[in-house]
Amino acid sequence: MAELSESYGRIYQAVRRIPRGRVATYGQVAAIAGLGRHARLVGYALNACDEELPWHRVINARGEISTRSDPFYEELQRERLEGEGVSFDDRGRVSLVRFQWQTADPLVDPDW
DNA sequence: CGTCTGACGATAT
DNA sequence: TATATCGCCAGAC
Repeated sequence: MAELSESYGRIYQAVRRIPRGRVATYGQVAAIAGLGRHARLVGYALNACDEELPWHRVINARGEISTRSDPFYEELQRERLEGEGVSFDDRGRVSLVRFQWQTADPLVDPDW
């Protein structure tokens, strides 16, 4: 990727920190990237990221894989997560309690 | 420079 | 639980 904005760079950095087998929400990534509540911006950034980034570990606040224009990537994301041991329930949702990446920031993880 | 369009999320109803 | 509204940013036209 060429020269992206500073914000995008911070977002990509945060995403790279998500451990294998864990997930993070868009809002969580935004917070870690120091962008406050710009969860939406994270989605836009990931839409323009490259394959090196573990973008599949980012899901929405409800534990679901966000819908996008190309359904192919929704499947790919789920397959990758399951491949890392992340399980989905009947409704296609991940248990954030079990799989959400626990950071040291109390602002980011209400529980635990 | 104005508009539109997205991988979101909190809040209100 | 479902729908609506609003805030917020970048890139394409």
